[in-house]
Amino acid sequence: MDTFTALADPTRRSIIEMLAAEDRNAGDIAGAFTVSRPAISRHLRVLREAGLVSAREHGQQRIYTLEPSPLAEVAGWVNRYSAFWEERLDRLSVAVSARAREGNEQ
Amino acid sequence: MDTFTALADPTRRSIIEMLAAEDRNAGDIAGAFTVSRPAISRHLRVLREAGLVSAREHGQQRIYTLEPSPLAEVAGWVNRYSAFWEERLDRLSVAVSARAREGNEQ
DNA sequence: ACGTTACGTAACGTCAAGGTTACATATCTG
DNA sequence: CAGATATGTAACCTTGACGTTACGTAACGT
Repeated sequence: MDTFTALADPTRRSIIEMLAAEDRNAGDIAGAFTVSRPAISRHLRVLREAGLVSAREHGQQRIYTLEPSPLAEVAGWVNRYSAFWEERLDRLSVAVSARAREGNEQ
Repeated sequence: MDTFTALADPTRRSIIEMLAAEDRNAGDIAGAFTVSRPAISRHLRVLREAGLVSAREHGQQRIYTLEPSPLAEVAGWVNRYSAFWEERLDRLSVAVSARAREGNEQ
C-alpha cells in the first residue's frame, strides 16, 4: 500500500502521532482506541508495509517505532505543490489583473 | 471527504500536478487519462469538495484551478512528523548503537 | 507444566470508492 | 432552430478497506 493511502486513515494518523511522542507496544497502542485490538493490529501491519513504522520484539511485546522517511517523501510532494501556493500568492495581484484583461485562459 | 483521503488516489494526485502547471478545463484533464471522462468528473468533484480545486465556467467549459490551501494544512501535519525525522537523524549514531544492543526491528 | 498475557491471523460481513454505460443539460455553431 | 460539443449526474457493478469474533502461537509467571 502506498504511503498516501496509509495516511488516509485517521486512526493510522493518530498512531503516527502517538509514536512520534515515544515508542509503544501494540497493546498500548490498541488501548488508546475504541476499535478492537485486531483492527489496530491490521492498521499496524499497513503502516509496517508502508515503511512508516517498524517493530522490534521485546519479550512477548512488539514495540513500534516511527520510521519517518516515507513521510519525508510525502512532505516532498506536498511541499512542492503547497510551495506553489506561496508563488501564487506572490503573483496574485498580477494574476488578477491579467485574468481580468484576458477574459479567461484555456 | 477529508484532504488526506482526497490525496490517496493517484489519479487525483496527477490532476493536482497538472493543475499546478496551469489551469485546465475538464475535457483536457480527462484526455490525459485512460479512464473514462465520467470517472474524471467524479475525481474532480472529490477534489472540489475537498477544496483542493475550484472551477470557473467559461462558456460550455469548466476551467479548473488548483487551490493549495488544504495542501498547506497537509504540509503542516506531514512536516511536523517528518521534522521529527531530522531530530532522529541527529540522534542516529546513538540510536544505531542502542538498537544493536537491544535487538532488531521488524 | 499450566494458565495468562501479548500479538498476530483467518474468516466473514458491510459499506463505500472507483469504474463503466446511458442519459440530462447547457452552450456553441452553421 | 438543429446538431455538435462540453460537462455533470444516475444507475449499476465490482472490489477492496475496515470492522468484528474466533482462533493459533509464543513468551511469562507461578
